[in-house]
Amino acid sequence: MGDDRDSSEHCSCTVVHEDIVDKVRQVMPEDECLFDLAELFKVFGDTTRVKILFALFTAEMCVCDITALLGLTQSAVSHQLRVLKQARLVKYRKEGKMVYYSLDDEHVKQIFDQGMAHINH
Amino acid sequence: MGDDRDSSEHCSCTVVHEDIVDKVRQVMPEDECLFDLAELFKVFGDTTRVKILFALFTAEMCVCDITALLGLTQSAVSHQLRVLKQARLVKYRKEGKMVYYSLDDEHVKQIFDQGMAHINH
DNA sequence: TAATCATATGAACACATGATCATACGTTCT
DNA sequence: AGAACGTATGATCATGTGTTCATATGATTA
Repeated sequence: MGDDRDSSEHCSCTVVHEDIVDKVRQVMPEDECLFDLAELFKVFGDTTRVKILFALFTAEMCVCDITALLGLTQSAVSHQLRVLKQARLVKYRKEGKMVYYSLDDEHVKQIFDQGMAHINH
Repeated sequence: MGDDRDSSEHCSCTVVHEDIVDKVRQVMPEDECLFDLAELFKVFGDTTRVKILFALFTAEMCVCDITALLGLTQSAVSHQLRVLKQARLVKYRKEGKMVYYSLDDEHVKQIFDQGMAHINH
């Protein structure tokens, strides 16, 4: 079986620990999975979106409420809600003109808690 | 006590649910805290850094190993390690010319696991 | 001391991103 | 139907980000 660990193309270094690199390669999830994970965290990597999610921990809110809470443009809020919606983190419910947003994931709270735990040393 | 919920400055909408907005305001963590949280997730929001962290779950690695693993420039890896270092997510150990990086946080694994849980529906 | 190797750093560039403005869409009320 | 209101969307723009190239630093070896 041809094992091609020729990494000298991209790296001027000699691979010092081929055994470790090979072992890690076997354990690593697929690229697509890691990409998706990064995409998810990218959504969490913005203060506005973090605020929106935190707000929705407490209560279901309409776009207008969130806009008032954050002191941003209604447009900005709507754009960010779209991102959260696409990431399947929030869901919405229409009632006349109003649209009520709420959380659509049970993991977010725990992820945020762990994040907080890291921040507080 | 003067409660100034004049949000009409930024939003053309009428605040429909002042009670909810006020309640959420009380529960929300401080802005700085939310900012730091977003900053942390921003670090997780890149495929390269996610890969590095995942690799370090398995084993301590030198820069050269990581470079070979990811098929990137040594420079790129070094830059990203710097980011991870500043976020206090990895630590390093020097041995001669080599620098070995390893995890410096017990929360990352759990955060990633929760993230995976979200992705897999 | 000079050469070599592993890593770090700074500059430059292409690309992504978040906010705002203007405006469109859809619903309710007159 | 038309006006008013809540929300969504597209364009634009300033700013942030990740990679590469070139080079510096620091340690080992000849």
